[in-house]
Amino acid sequence: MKKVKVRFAPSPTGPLHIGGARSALFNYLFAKRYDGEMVLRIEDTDLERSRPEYEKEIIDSLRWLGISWTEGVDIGGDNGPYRQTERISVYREYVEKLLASGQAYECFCSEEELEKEREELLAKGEMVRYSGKCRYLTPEEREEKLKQGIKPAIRFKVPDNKVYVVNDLVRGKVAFETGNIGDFIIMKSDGIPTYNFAVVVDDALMGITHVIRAEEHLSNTPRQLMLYEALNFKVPEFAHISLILGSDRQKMSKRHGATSLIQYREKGYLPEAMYNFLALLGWSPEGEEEILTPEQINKSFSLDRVSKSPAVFDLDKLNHINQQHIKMLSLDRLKELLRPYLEASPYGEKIASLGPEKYELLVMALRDYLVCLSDIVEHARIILEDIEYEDEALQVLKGEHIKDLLLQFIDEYPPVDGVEEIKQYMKSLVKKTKLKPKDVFMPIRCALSGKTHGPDLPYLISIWGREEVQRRVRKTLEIIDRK
RNA sequence: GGCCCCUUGGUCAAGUGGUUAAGACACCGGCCUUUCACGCCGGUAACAGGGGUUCGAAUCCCCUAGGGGUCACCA
Repeated sequence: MKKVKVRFAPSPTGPLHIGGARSALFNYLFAKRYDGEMVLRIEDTDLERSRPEYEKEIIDSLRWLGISWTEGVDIGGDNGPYRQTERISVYREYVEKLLASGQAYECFCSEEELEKEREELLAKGEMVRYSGKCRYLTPEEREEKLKQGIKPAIRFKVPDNKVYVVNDLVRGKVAFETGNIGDFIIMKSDGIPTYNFAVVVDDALMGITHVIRAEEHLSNTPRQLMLYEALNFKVPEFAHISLILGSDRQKMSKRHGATSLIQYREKGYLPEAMYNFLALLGWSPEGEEEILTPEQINKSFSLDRVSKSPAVFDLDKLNHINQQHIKMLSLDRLKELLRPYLEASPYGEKIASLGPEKYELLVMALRDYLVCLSDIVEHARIILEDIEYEDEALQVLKGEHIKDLLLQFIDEYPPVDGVEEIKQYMKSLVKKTKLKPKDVFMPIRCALSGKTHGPDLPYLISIWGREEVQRRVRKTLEIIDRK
């Protein structure tokens, strides 16, 4: 069997978004699965909107996700260049061929004319397609237009009454009749090819065997099939994967909140969690386990298990997957990953002066609370900020004998403050006071943190240390006295 | 509007003619625990509708409805 070769071909008109990332991932997984190759091509023929900085950002995002390729803009290869604006002469060559064989023609229609035509058709309730009027221009008319300085666009002559069948790997056979398709532009009047043309030339020349892309391209496929035929290129296999929708079931867009991969990266979603989540959006593993490492996914991916129906992006699920992947991280790795978030926060200095042992305790105390890495800042608040009293905690502090308990607590506080020692001491305190555990722990928790909820008390106490604990208790005692 | 795709719980989904119609997220309840979270256990909840085909349809066919995509000198 011929070696599988796929490609991901983003246009650098914005950051890599969720949908694009998933297309890239599915291509990558497919190539990986069959030990094939992958091309990264940049489709920057939209001169208006393309920006080099986006190209860089997209590449960064892909690399972050864990996707790599065997040929592409950044690493070169035998089929370059990989940026479409650098391949204009190649497209020109093929356009000439079509022109010479009469399969394409020059179109001099102005934008206004076309717009008017479109509106008329729409008003009459007819199919919106180009009339083909420039198809039959006489040589004299053509000369005349040229003389007027009108730069023609090149249109492809769509064959009459033909049926093109896309043999889609996820959808099966899909047929299109050419009667519904008007002659389309393959090269704009400025000499830049349009998407439908460039994509065919490039995919063919680069030896792409499988085109895996979003469903929005399905109805473009017959046009591309015509071009493959006209140019005598070998037709690749196609697989159109369903769209990713927002919670309102519309195609995912900026309105739906964070849509670019980089935003998730910044919030502290793990690349392996994103990989897992994106893979599950449209693909399902055979087993029941859904929390999977990239390696596990690479091994089991297949197009047969890709769903035809569109999927709603579910942040709850992403959160869950991220949380699970965070749990799988080693403590050392987690400490490393969390540090930048803390350092960039208002607690930057405090973290720096905390020392490695206490920093580790902080991470241990808080790790189960994290849905994403940036959550650490909010959760660290209780440890790094001075006491902020909640009403509920103040209520607890009103209880009888609270003052005695607190005094006894700081008085007997052990000379060492490891988590285990503190735990033992707390137990002994419970025994001595003959109170219910809860009646010992809760007041102390409230006195120290001002809150009724939070991480395990021994951790908090251990991180703060003797002096800080005493300071906090005294502060609380003052407040109780004042009331 | 034409063409095309899609339709199993709120969401992601398994299922390919005979199942008590999986599982996951979310939600609810319980347990664990010095609190919260984590974890564990359990629960609510689905085959869009209508016709066929068949001994038997979530599964096959047709129609209807709903959603989406596309019809650019955007990709």
